[in-house]
Amino acid sequence: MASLGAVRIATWNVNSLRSRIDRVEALVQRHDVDVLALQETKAREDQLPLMGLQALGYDVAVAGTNQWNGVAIISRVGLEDVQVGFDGMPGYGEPVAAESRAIGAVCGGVRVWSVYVPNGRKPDDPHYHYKLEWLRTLRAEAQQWLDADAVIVGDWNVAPRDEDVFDMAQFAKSTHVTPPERAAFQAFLDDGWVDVVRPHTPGPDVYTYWDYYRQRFERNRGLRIDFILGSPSAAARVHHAFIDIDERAGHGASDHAPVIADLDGG
DNA sequence: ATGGTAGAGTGTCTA
Repeated sequence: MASLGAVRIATWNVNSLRSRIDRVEALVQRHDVDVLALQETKAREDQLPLMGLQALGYDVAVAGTNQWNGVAIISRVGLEDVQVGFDGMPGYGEPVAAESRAIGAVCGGVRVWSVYVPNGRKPDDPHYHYKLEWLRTLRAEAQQWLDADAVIVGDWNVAPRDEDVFDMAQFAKSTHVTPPERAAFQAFLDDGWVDVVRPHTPGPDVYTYWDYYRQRFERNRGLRIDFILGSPSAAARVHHAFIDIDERAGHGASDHAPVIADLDGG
């Protein structure tokens, strides 16, 4: 029986779970996180150091792990009906089709999908077209969850608005901001998915990712590309959300910050 | 246009 207790859900592109397992364990304790979706775990399942998280009371599900990406869900409020999606797309051979994954599970009565949307590389690259098709496929799959308490969280590799980019001129010939990518993201909103974090973290100059180069974080030159989208019923339960900017500071940080949303009891 | 940093693993590839 799915409960409707309050749930704190976090998503974080951790950029290697092995190199930052101590930070992950600290994060879930510091913020009392119930469900943590991870992206870019960058390791095979048998390489992941999960004992510490299990000792803290978390169940773990991982998928699609290779040296470049991989996703996971860590939950202490149940981990049921685990499903893996997008482990190979028609028309795209390896390694392109192995690039990205999604993993979903029911945690505390909420269907949670951890997604790593393909990067796309360059607008004229096959990976870019793969990214758009991947988003189309995810959207079609996601529509069946709209009537439930559901969230799609992760690294979307799309900056939906100009204010989500520190300098649009620098992205004139780049992915993440092209009209087709933004339309693909907007299509989720048109379907009824709600960005539950932006109202609590209004821009401009509010980001979730800062490149390691050129002291981008220190100068707050970043992108907002990590999102928590909620179905209408899940979004109605969100009363608080924030970006853990401090996690991005200092030596040994991921290039992304964790994004966290609180759902009250239904 | 290029390069800058970081993580995977030894060759570069990826972001």
